[in-house]
Amino acid sequence: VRLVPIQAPDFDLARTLDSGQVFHWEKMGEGFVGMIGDEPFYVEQRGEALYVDMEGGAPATPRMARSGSRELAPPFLGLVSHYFALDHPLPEICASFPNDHIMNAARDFCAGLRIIRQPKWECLATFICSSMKQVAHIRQISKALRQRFGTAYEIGGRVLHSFPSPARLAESSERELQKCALGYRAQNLLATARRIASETSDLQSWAALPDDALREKLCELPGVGPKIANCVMLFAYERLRAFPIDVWIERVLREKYGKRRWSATRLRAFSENYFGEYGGYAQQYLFHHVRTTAQ
DNA sequence: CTCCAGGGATGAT
DNA sequence: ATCATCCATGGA
Repeated sequence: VRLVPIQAPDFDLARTLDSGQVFHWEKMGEGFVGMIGDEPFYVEQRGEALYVDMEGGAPATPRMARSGSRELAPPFLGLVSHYFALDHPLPEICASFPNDHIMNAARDFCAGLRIIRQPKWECLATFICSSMKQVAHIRQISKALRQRFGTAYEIGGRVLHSFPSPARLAESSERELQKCALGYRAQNLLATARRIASETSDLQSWAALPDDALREKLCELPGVGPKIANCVMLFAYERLRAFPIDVWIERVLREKYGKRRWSATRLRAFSENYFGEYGGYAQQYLFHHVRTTAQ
């Protein structure tokens, strides 16, 4: 095993992976193993540095063919720092938050938490499965989908699976998807996978759309409403202003920000303005804070 | 606007 | 072992 270091100031790996934005990373030894797209990685944090193992990974042949040599593989280090968004200006982002005692407490509690850049389809599909589920259960569904339909890779003696492509899920059936404990979400996931696979909808091209148009496009997909659309915008399209409102955040807005009797529409309007250009970060910090301190 | 189905894990009894 | 609780979307 050869660990390669990357500088990672203002970053907390464990906190980031446990903040309810991504669901497939698993603890291993001092670090974590997980897939970044179609590459398996081991990542470990020591102080201000990340140590990355990129030696694993069967099938090894295509990777060796691409990178040519084992000496230095900067594309893979670049992939890791891009995935973990180590280039986001975290001090500037935190300084942009509104200056109230609720936000300040969340900001202090969540030091080093970053919004990472997830692959679009993987993020969309996972959040379709997240509806009406808690984090622990979403992790299980994500793992079941990967194990049943994804491609196996090995790293550090552990077997990981890539997230199945839209085409792979599209050729599956509702009955088969049900085996991953998706319940009524199987229908939605299958229908959406088929739209993406048949290129009726093109996730990549939507990256050029402004926020409102992108949200509309996402909401046309089966199983995607405003909350899930905002999650996908935030976690896969880098729309750092997108502010997903789930039950936890709604409680924060109603109980801590005093918006007790506000309609959902008014809550949305308030949070989009009040939390500013990095509202998505503010939301993630409020969410992680309330979720891990609420008994 | 309100009401409600939906399903499996998780925590309480 | 049972029971209540958690939850986003979409349709009535």
